[in-house]
Amino acid sequence: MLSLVEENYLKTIYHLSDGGGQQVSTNAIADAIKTKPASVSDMIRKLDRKGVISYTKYQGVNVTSEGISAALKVIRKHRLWEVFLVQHLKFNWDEVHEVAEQLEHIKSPLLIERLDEFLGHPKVDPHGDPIPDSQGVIKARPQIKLGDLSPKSEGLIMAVNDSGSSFLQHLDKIGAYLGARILVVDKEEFDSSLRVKIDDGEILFISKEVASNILVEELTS
Amino acid sequence: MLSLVEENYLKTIYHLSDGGGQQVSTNAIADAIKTKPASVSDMIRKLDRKGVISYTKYQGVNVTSEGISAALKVIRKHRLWEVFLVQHLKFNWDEVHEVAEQLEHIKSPLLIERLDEFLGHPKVDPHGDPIPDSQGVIKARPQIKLGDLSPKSEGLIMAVNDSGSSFLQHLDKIGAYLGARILVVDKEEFDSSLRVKIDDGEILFISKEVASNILVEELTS
DNA sequence: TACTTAATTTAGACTAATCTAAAAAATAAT
DNA sequence: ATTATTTTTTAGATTAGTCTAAATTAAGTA
Ligand SMILES: [Mn+2]
Ligand SMILES: [Mn+2]
Ligand SMILES: [Mn+2]
Ligand SMILES: [Mn+2]
Repeated sequence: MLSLVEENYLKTIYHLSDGGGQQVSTNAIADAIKTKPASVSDMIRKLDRKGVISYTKYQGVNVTSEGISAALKVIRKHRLWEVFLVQHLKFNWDEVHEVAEQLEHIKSPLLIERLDEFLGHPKVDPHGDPIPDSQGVIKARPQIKLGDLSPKSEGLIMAVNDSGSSFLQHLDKIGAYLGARILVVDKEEFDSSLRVKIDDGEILFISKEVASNILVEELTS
Repeated sequence: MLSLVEENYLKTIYHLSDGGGQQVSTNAIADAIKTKPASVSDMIRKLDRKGVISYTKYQGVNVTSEGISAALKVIRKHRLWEVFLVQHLKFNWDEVHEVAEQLEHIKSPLLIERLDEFLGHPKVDPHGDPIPDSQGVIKARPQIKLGDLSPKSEGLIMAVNDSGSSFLQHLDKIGAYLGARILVVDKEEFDSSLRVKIDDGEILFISKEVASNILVEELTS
């Protein structure tokens, strides 16, 4: 059984490791969790002892298969709660993340299965992120960064890489939303900014930073 | 701002004080929270410093008006979540208390107001306990213990005094539920047990312990 | 290879919450 | 009014999680 703090570390490490693939450094964890590297050293030793990561000093950490399954359980809860907040409590997609950070730690297998059922077994959360099923199976969808779309091609907005409210409010402002059709009019060599059209609207400028946090599925036209 | 543990202490003290009325002793708190009196001594000094209770050594504690309002906020959340679990996630009334003990600590004013709205501003929880409104106003309903009902009189089951699953499962077994009509056939002098009829069903025996945890509104027949 | 810098770990200290054992105060009983 | 008992508080330790500062290891550079 993991504490709330341990769950947060594990989830963060899982994300940084790209689903268990990459090795993760102490500093990267400290950065993501907004804590000090010294605290991370302590915690990863503990998580290693609990078997959810494997760690050798100065070598960074890897998530074990038990760790992956535990992380996916937390992520499943986080994303199901986000769906609930948006679909039933009229939250905007930029208001859900903070609350879901708390709700994801509620311990009750019955609760989460009933919530999943209540929501109709949703496949993605309000940010387009896939929701692991009760077995921990998560299916990725083919999606690339908007910034990697070639000029003149078109895509559908499938997900966002940043669930912070400032980014999402910016998307609201420019009229971008999940499911929107987006056409890359052209791309500026110098700063990698884009000019795009959303749903055949007027031309908008999009910075490299924004473009890298919008995930699209290319439309084969 | 109170920690999760402080919220639990305050809520317990509020309940033991009967809504802020009575003074509460260290041992009573320790008993209710299943902790040691030494721990309670530490905590009540802290809660006093935070202004939610007033405490003088060896004198027990009283809940302040700030304390009452903070306790009612936690209780409101607890009871709203219980309604959600029963009405929307198909939980039985004996399954909700443990989960609500966790959910009551989620911090988000928006969440709780939206949940209240989603639920249609319910007035009581699945155990018949009144839900404070967003201003912290809680209106008690006239109800007495089943054990205090005189023989031959009839009442409606309005609430239960014990939300533990074993008690509630017992009620399920004998067919007692909120809203049921209950007739006291007669009362045994010796052990204060009752013989009752629920909704004109067959005669049942009810012990003093059970009778004191069932709250009824007397029917003026 | 030797030196410099960056990353990581350890040492020691702190807060929150808890416990056991012992001391002090308040009640109850002779 | 003295004891005896119960209640409450204090003293000292423990665990989880965090921090700063110092030591250690690894990596980068000349
Ligand atoms: Mn989120
Ligand atoms: Mn999300
Ligand atoms: Mn309850
Ligand atoms: Mn209840």
